[in-house]
Amino acid sequence: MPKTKYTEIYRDLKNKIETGEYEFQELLPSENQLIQSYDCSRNTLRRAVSSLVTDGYVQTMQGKGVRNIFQPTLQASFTIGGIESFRESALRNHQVPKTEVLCFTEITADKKISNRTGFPVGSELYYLQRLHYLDGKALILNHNYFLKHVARNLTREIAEHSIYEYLEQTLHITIVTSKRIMTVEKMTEIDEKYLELGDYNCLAVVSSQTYNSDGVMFEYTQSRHRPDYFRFQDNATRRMM
Amino acid sequence: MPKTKYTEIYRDLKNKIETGEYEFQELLPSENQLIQSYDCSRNTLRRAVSSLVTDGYVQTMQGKGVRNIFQPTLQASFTIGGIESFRESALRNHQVPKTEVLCFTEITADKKISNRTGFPVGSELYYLQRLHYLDGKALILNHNYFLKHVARNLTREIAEHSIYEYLEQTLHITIVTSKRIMTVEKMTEIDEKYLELGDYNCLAVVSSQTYNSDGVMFEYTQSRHRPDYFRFQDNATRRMM
DNA sequence: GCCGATTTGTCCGTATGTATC
DNA sequence: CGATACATACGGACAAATCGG
Repeated sequence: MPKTKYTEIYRDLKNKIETGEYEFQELLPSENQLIQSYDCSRNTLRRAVSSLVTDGYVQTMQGKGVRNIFQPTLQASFTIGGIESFRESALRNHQVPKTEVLCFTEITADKKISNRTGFPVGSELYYLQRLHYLDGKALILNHNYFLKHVARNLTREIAEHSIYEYLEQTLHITIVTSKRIMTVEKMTEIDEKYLELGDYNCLAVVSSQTYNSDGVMFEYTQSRHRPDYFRFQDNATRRMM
Repeated sequence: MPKTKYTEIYRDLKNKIETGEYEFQELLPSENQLIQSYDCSRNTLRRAVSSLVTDGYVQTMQGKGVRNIFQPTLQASFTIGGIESFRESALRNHQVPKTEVLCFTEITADKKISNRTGFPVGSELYYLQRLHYLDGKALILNHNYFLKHVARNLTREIAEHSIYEYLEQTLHITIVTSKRIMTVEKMTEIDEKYLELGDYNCLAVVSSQTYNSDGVMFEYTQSRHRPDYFRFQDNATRRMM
């Protein structure tokens, strides 16, 4: 959490919007007014506002102003958008996370694994299966592949807690980008065994490739979600590119 | 398609990346070099690059440079991110779209519809059911709700072609923001009737609320996708807010 | 319809901080 | 340590859209 000026302004405005200081559909104070309140430059303020736009809090209109379009019921608790670990998002929503490690092995990528994950053939990997519980319910079955020489000395104990915490705080790896693809897939025997799927015969699947600051893809993960608890939110803008 | 300087730079750099002028994992020329090539200011160049970051083409690293992380196989044809109509994305991928209007009615929002869509009770709406074909296959079943006084004089004929084209080019409505939520739902009788679901008993469902430049939500749409042809792509970054 | 005030959008230049090598 | 790279922040100028008189 950097303490730059524009993130502070962003957080302050976001807070004012969420607490209802500006009403739904109301215009925020004009740029010039906000520049004075925050004693900052125009660029700095505009940067904060543009982050609010991408997060779906406000919309800007040339010649008119900046309108609050935040609706608490919709924004919900499960806004995805950034990169967040299971543990992080659980805690943010005041829920109790638990992780069970079903399988912890070391493998070498063959052609088949390479095709699925994007790692080159011959890569030395950790392969894990983990089951994530939220408030006691098994919701997500994860297949994780980590490059061994990046996520070095990973253990089952770490995997039961939080791998991301270990990567960032102990190994000082900075996670930068993640490409995610969402699909719907038929359930497998493993899914059926560990997740309570009820009548559903398929799951929501999120496949992601994660890069560190050296530009190496060090993680491929396939998250298989119980469909009735899955929800993915997104704010799109009409882009002119 | 505005002809601003930074969109031109964005498009040029993106094109150079896609055509392989910069190799995967290679560093782009430094900011200062690019500023000179494009004869622009620092802000303008940085704006173009930051768009490439959000689109997953490059990653920036302080003190190091800007790395190309574009992989053609993955980027695929179906990158979602902005707001795009069915017709637009079909044409962009050189596929043949067809739309069949199953139902075209005018309704008034009651409590139930209001809860589902977010329109206030009493709103006058067009309600449509449309079936979208791609290369002859029925892939998407849409339930569209439009505010009547915004999407005025909508007809069945327009709905068979492209509603967005009508809204933008004839009514001169500018579409600004869209909030989307992705879930997986069990199939209904209507789904089963019109989409070839095979063994699947559920679908990928995208619910979206769309706003115009006056800040009024004028559209609620639920798109029900055949799961085996559904794919939603996303580039996330570790954000510090 | 025009004009001027207001508001956001684009673009430029510069200075300083911070990470990397 | 210095050179290079991106990150943050400031200030100013003009364009484009909106609104009221």
